[in-house]
Amino acid sequence: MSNQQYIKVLIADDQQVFRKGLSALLNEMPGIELLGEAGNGAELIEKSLLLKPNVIVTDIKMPILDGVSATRELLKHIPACKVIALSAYANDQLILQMLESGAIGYLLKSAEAIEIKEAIEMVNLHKPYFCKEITQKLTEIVAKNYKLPDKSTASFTERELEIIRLICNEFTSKEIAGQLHLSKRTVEGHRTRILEKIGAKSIAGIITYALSVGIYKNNR
Amino acid sequence: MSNQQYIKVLIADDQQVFRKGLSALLNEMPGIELLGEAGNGAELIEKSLLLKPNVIVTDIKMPILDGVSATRELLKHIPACKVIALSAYANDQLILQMLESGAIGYLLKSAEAIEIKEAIEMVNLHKPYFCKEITQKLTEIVAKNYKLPDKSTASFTERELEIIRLICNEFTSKEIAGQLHLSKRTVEGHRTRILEKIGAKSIAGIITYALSVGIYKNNR
DNA sequence: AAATTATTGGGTGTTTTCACGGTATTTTAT
DNA sequence: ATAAAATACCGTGAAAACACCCAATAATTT
Repeated sequence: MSNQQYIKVLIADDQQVFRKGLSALLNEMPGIELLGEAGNGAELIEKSLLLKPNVIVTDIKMPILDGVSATRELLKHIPACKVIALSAYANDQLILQMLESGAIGYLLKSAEAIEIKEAIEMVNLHKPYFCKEITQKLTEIVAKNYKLPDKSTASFTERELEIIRLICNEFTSKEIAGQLHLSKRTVEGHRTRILEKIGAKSIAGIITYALSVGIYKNNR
Repeated sequence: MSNQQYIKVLIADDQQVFRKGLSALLNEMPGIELLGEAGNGAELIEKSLLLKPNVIVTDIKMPILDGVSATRELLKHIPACKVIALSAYANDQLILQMLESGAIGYLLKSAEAIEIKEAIEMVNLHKPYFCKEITQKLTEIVAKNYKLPDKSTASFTERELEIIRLICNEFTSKEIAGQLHLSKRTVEGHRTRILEKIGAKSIAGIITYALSVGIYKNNR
C-alpha cells in the first residue's frame, strides 16, 4: 500500500562543496530520494517542516543555528524524523550532545558513500547507526564511567562504603547513626577514616570521589 | 621482523557443537591461527597462560568459571591478551560486566563468520569491536546516564554556577569568598539560594546534583 | 517607568563537620 | 598464636554549614 519505496532525505551543511558532493552521492543512490539541502540549522528546520523527510543528514557545526540545537528543535515538531549527525571528528562532548538532542546516527565526514547509505537505511528503521570511530568513543565513555568501581572501592570496608553511600544521600552523621543503630561518634569516626583514605578535607571531597569512582549506586 | 603473520586465537564455549563450529570457521580463515579450545573459564585460564594467545573469543555463560570472571583473572597475568566476549543476547548487565572485566570486543552468537573475523582483527589492534546490537545497547546506556545540562543548569545564574563549581572542589564559603573577592556572607547567601533551587538540604545534595547534571566540567 | 532578578552585604543562633586526643572488642590474616 | 585490621565508642573545641531574619544596588525584563 503506502509502503514507501524511497527514503526521503534532507541534508544540511554550511560548506557548499561538501553539500554538493553529498547531494550528488545521494542522488545516485537507489532507494533514496533527496528532498533538498539546507545551509544552516534555521534553514534545516524550515525545510524539514515543509518537506517532512524520513531522514535528515546534518552537519553539527553550522552558522545561525548549529545541528544539535536544530535537531532538538525540529524533533519537537516532527519526532518521526530520524537524524544523522555529521562531524569532522569524534568529540566526547559532541557525541553526548548529539545523543541528548535526539539524533540516532553519527558519522564522520570522512565516511564513504556506502557507509552513509548504510547509516541512512539503518536509522530509517529507527536503529542507531554509528561509525567505528564513534562506537569506539562511546565505548570509552561507558568504560570510563563503569570500569572504576573496582580497585578504588576495594580499599574501603563494608561499613565505610555503607556510610559513604548515606553521606552521598544527604544524611547527617546523626541520621546515619540512627539508621545503622550506631552512636553518632562512631559514624564520625568512620567518616574521619574515610576522609583520610580519600585525602579529602570535607564531605565535598567524599562525594566527588564517591561519584567519580562509582560508589553510591548500591550496585554491589 | 618479528611482525606476526598470524593472529593466535583461543576460543572458549561450553557448548561443544558451537565450539566445533567456531573452530572450524576460524581454521578456514587466513591470517588466523587457532591455538585450541576450552570448555569453561578455568580451562580457558589454564590454556591461555600456556599458549599465550593474541586474542581470546569466549562465551560468557560457562560452568565452573564464567567468561567475565575468567577474563578478569587472566588479564591480570597476560594483560596483552585481547578478549572478545560472546553472548546469546545483548544484556545491559553483561555488557557492563564485560567492559569492566577488560574485554574489548562483544559479539552476539548469531554473528556471521565475516563479522567474527573482523572483530578479531580489530581487537588485535587494541581497538574495541562491538556488533550492531551491542552498539545500540551502549548508546542506550550512555544516553540514559548522560542527562546533560538542560533545563537544570539553565536555572542557575553565572555566579551560582561559579560557586557550585568551587563547592564541588572542596572550598569552604570563606575560601570561596576570598577567591571571588566577596564577603563570606554573600557566598553563604548564594549557597542558600542554590540549596533552595536544588531542593537539597546540604552540600551533599548540591554536589550529587551538580555532578549528575554535568556542572563542574571545566575543572578537570 | 515599574517590576523583577541578580548580586551584594549583614545579624543571630543552632546544628554539623571535623581535627585532635583517646579506649575496647571482634574479626581477619600471617 | 599473635599481629593487624575492622568495628564500636567517647570528650573537647574550633570552624563550617545552615536556617531564619533583613536591606541596598545593579541589571534586566516587561
